[in-house]
Order: sequence, then structure tokens, then C-alpha cells
Amino acid sequence: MAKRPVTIPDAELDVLKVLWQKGQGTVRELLGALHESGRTWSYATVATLLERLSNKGMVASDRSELAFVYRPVISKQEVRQKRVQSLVDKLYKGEPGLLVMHLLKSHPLPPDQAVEVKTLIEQMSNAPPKGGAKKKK
Amino acid sequence: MAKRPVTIPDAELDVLKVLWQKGQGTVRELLGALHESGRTWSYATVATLLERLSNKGMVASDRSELAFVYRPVISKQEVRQKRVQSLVDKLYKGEPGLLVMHLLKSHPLPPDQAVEVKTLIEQMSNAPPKGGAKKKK
DNA sequence: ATAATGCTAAGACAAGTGTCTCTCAGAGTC
DNA sequence: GACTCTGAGAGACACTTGTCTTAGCATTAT
Repeated sequence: MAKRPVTIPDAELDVLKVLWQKGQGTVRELLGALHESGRTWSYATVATLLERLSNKGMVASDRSELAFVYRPVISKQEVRQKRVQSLVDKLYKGEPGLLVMHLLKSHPLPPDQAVEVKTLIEQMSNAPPKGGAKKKK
Repeated sequence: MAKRPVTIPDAELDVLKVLWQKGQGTVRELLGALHESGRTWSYATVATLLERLSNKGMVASDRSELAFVYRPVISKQEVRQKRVQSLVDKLYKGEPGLLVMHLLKSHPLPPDQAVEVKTLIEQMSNAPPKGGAKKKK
């Protein structure tokens, strides 16, 4: 059996988020930040989550200080990328365009973002994408 | 402790997908369809997944025939909606616009979809979103 | 009626998740 | 040195997910 792919469950993601936001931190520091954002975990819980993230290679730790200082190894971008990819694959037949459409239809954008999107699209039509290279149609 | 929210894990989602596609089916029928799409599950596995989906209220079963006939209760749209919402909440600060941007930047759209999106956006700017009303600062 | 089949029910079981309690080693304090 | 505070480590424990084995009931073919 194919070993299950590495995943980042929700609880771990919450820890990662404060790590991204703070850059790094000890268990206690992160615990504090998490409490502020509503999480009521105990010290041990946060430590366990960091431990697991560490085993998965998503965070690194350094013990030059008294306590371990954790630092994210994976970026928010990467996690987003993976999650989006998986969502598109699983529910949008691998076609990101369908997701975009769905998003635009069900969640109207604030005007400024609408403009931004429009601009992006226009640029895109000028410089066509396509798999291989710069293009040479 | 707050009871965990109802989720649809990947394996169950695969079953749901064939249900959406076929409209309904018995365990054996669904098993067949799943095999065709590459899943090598045993009969019992599919039965278990349907059972779990049933407990969660995602599918309904009817036993007028010899075997239970399962039918989806939740629609693909609803599942998509929930997954997207959760993704946006967890990784895009609740702003779908950010996701749209990300998608457009990292996954170039085929031209026809690009046009479609553009049209949508344009319509949107003309007919501003309902409820909220577009305010003039 | 019997045997052969198909179906569901029940449960097993390992790995993954969400959370925590306990214990112990160091550092700082009196 | 004895006491206390902090933090790391180990492990616990219940529930979820992915998959399956078995036993037993209903249906059908012989």
C-alpha cells in the first residue's frame, strides 16, 4: 500500500500560522499567541503539534537558548499551493478555471479586487500561457 | 469539548463522486464504477464508506430492491462550497479574492475560460453586488 | 429442501488527529 | 544544598480514517 502522503491537519496548521506570522518562537511564546487568537490549548498540546510538524519536516528547531526555538520550514505559499491543488484535483476535475468561476459567482469581490483580477486576465490574454516555453505560436 | 464538525474524508468523497455521477447505485454498482476509475477497494470497504456517509446524513438508502440503493443527499455544489469556504477561511483570511488572485497567477487559464472570467467580472462591476450596496467613499 | 450466492451487520486493526497528564532534568533562588 | 519554576519527553486516550475479514440472513438456482 502506498504510504499516505504527508498532510497538515488543522490543528497543526494553526500552529504553523502563528509561526509564519511571528517568524519563530518557543512553545510558550506560540502558546501565548494561540491563546490570543482563541485557541485554549495547553502547553503540552502545542508542544506535541510542534513535535509532529517537526517530524514531518515542516518546522525546524534550534536549542541554543534555554528552550527550543521553532521556525517554519515550509512557507505559507507552499501550503496554499498544495491545498489548492488538492482541492482543484478532487472537486474541480483538475481545472482551476472552474474554481475561479465558482468563486466569482458565489463570492462577489470587492471592487478593488475585481479591478485587479481584470487586469491580470488582460495581461494573460496578451501573453498566452501554455505548457512549454515562452510561446512561439 | 466542542464536537468535531462533520467532515467528508477523501475516501468517502470518492464514493460520493460516483454517486453524483450515476445518480444512485448499490454497493456493487458503485464498486464497479470505482474500480473503473482506478480504486481497488473491496466490496466491504465501499459498504463501510457508504455506511459512514449514511450516518453523517450525506447519502440516503432505500431497500425496496434486494440490495440497498444509495443516493446522495448532499450535492456536489454543497461540498464544493464547504471545502472552498474552509480553504478560504483557513488560508486566505476569509477573502476569496486572494484565492482568485492566487489561482490566476499560479495556474494560467485556457483562453476560453479566461474570456468567460473576464465577462463575469465585467458584468459584476456593472451590476454591483446585492445586499451590501457599493458605497462611494 | 439444499446448496450456492449475494448482501448486510459487526467488528477488527493500524495509523492519524486532537488533547492532555506525569515525570524528570536544568536553571535560578534563598 | 533544598526548593521552585520551566521546559522537554514519554505516553495516554478517545475518536477518525482507510481497509478488510467473518459470520449470518435473504434470494435464487438445482
